Amino acid sequence: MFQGTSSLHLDAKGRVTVPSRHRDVLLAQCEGRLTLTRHPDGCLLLFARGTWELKREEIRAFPIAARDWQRIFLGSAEDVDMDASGRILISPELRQASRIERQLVFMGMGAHFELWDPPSLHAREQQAIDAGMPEALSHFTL
Amino acid sequence: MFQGTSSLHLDAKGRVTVPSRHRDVLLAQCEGRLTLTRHPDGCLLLFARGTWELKREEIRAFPIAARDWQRIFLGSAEDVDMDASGRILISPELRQASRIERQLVFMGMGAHFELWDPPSLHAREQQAIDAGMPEALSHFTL
DNA sequence: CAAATAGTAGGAAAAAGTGGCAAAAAGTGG
DNA sequence: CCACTTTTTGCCACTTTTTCCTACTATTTG
Repeated sequence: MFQGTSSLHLDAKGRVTVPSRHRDVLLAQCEGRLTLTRHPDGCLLLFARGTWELKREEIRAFPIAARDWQRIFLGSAEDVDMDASGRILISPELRQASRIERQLVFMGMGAHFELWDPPSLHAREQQAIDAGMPEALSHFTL
Repeated sequence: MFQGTSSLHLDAKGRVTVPSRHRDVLLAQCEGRLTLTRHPDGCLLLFARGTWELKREEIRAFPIAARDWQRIFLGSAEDVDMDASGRILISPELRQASRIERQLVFMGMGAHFELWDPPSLHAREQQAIDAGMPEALSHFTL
C-alpha cells in the first residue's frame, strides 16, 4: 500500500530517484520493473509491472465509445526499469504531457503512484478544496 | 479518547514532542506507530496506525469523482514513529501544506489529533464564531 | 525547596538524493 | 559497410538531509 508524497528533482537526462521507502517494496514486488503512463487529470501513473498488466486488460476491454481513453492509457504506456541506483527515466513525451520539467511530486496512491508537476498539482488541489466535498462523501468523517 | 490542546515548538529538524499525557496511551495502543496526513481545512491529522488503516480503507473506496480527495488524504499520508524521546518528525511537504513553521497547536479530537499552525487555527475559529451555529445544531443545548 | 519530568536543542553517524563522467549503444551520413 | 556523431545507460562521488543519541533548561509536583 503506497502512500505519501516526496518532492524530487529530475536530473539533466530526465531521470528521478524512486523514494527509498518505496524502493524495497518495488524490488520485492516486481524486481524494479515498472510501467509509466498518462492520466487525463494531467499526471503520470506509475505501476508495478504486474499491477499494470491487470489494469491493461481492463483497459483493452473498454467499449468502442471509450476509444479516446484507451489511447491515453494504453497509447502512452511505457515500460521502465529502475536502474542500479533506484532511478527511472521519464521519456520526453511523458514529461511534456504532464508538464514535468525539473521538479516533480511523487505521490503514493494505494496500488500505484502519481507523478505531478508541482504547480499543476497545487492548482488542482486548491480547486478541489474550494469546491468542497462532493455529495458522495457526505457520510465520510474523520 | 483524546482531547485538549498543547502549544508546542518544532525543533530545527521539524520534530515535535507528543504531549506526555497522550504518550502512554499511544505507546499502549500502537507502540508509538502513528500516521500523519493532511486535512483540507488546512491542518494535519495524526492517527494511531491501526485507526488510520481503517480510515484508509474507507478512503480507498471513494468513487472516482472523489479522486482529488483521495490525493489529499491518502496521497499525503505518512507513517511516522515516535522516537525514544516521544517525538515525531513532520516532513517538509506536510509542514508546507499546513503552514506550520516553528510553533504548532496539538489538539486532541476524539480518535485522532489535529496539528495546526496557530494563526491558521485562530483565523478559522474566528470565522466559525462569526458565522454562528449551523442549522444542523439547532437542537443542541449545553 | 528539591526532585522529577517535560520539552527543547545540538552534534555525529548514516543514508538518501543529485550531479557528473565515461562507456556503450544507437542512429546517421559518407 | 564502415566511421563518426549523438544519445543513452550505468557507475561513482559529493552534498544535503535524515536519524539516532545525548545533554540542557524550564516547568511542574510533592
